[in-house]
Amino acid sequence: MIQQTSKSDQFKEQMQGSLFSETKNSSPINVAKHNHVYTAGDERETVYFIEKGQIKLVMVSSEGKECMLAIHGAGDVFGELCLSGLGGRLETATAMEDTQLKEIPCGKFLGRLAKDSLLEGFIKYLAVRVADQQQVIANLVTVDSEQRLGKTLLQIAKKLGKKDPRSMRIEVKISHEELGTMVGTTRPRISVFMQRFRNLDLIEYNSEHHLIIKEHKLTAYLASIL
Amino acid sequence: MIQQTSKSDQFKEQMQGSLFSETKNSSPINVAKHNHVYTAGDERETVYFIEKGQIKLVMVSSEGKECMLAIHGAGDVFGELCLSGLGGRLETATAMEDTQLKEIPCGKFLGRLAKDSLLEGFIKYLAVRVADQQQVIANLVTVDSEQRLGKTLLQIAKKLGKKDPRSMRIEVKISHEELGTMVGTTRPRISVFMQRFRNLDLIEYNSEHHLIIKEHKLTAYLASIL
DNA sequence: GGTACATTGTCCAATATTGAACAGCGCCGC
DNA sequence: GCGGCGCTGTTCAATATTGGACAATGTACC
Repeated sequence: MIQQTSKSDQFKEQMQGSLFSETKNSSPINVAKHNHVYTAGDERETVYFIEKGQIKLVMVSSEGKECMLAIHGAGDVFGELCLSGLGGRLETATAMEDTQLKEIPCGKFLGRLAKDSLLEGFIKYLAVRVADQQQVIANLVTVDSEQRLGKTLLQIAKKLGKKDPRSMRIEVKISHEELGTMVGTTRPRISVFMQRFRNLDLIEYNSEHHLIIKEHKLTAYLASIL
Repeated sequence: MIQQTSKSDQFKEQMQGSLFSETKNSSPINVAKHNHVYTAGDERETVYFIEKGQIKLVMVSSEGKECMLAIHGAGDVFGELCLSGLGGRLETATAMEDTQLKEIPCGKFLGRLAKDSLLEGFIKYLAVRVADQQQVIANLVTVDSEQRLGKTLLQIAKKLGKKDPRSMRIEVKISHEELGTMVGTTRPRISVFMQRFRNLDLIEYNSEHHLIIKEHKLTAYLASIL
């Protein structure tokens, strides 16, 4: 959806370096697949830095319905919403694979960014987040589920995809159920659309069962079914 | 949804003071009702500060469907997403009343915050924004339109409402059409639900045709129809 | 290798949502 | 005061979506 500029990539590297030195003396936390890092309501005000693995963030509504907000991988930071000072996690963070993390108290995190003159960079990073979410909101409101699934796949590809010739490869396994909670529709529906995308050769699975997303074709298709 | 802490109110005041001195020598911009401050795609990288009036932010999808993201009033800042450095406005900003603004180039805005030691406060402000939007996304995904309308009304009340005895008063006029674009449903649907809320005495209109939202009753009702 | 369990592909009836239509109301300008 | 216009309340048939079921396929773990 939104082009990561090389500048924001540069900030990410600087922040990684900064957090690396901040945490070099603290021991990593290991979280086994399917275990939670934190749960909605937890009060612990810390930011996490992923050294290895993947973490998904899920919000659960009062009725128990889920909504997956994001998947983060090695080098990403999450849990940074405690900086809002509102207290209490809004979402649950779960390891999708065995994952290794470093934990930084919210205050120290800010202090370190300040010391390394990264506050402005972090503001830019948050502004990008707000802009991204704004797009997600607009999509949920304005377009139908097939289109939303397509856009969600493109987003995921942009965030997590490895480059393949003329396409993007998603190495994280995301079930149709999970896609449903991102797109705002039911599993059978996702199945049908994924099948359709497959038949139209907009996506495919490679020999390792990784999802391949053909960005150009998919984008063109989405534009064609307005 | 989220309680404004007195701390974040304090930041808002500090920021207002800071921006006031930054803009005291620049002349205000007047925007007449229904006119745009900027339009999706505009490249101008400036932040706006509202001295008087109201501004709504609307995103338009490729098919022309609209999604209202926010309404801002006197003392609010908007257009701050240009800090993301992505270039080009994502949304359109329109005056809902004759409005008076001050305009600050994005770079100067950051510089001023830095000078006044408000960078950390601004990070907190953005974190709250991200958290709020996260709630909006989860609502769009997990609950049905009646519930979403209810939650949207509560959000609006929290953001724009003036205190009335045991309820909140919304002095901005928001049409059902506009509510539809926030909630993600059609106008007739909003009409039906608003009527229902009215019959159940969860909302009402006062003599000046201002919408009164009975927060407690509405919250209780929403919980009851899970 | 085999059994249990999770995921996917499909179907379908029940239900919710859309979008177009039309009537009534209130406000504005002339 | 009158006509026009935009907003609201309401209806309805057409359409999209849900959610439950079940078979087929993978996958994980003994």
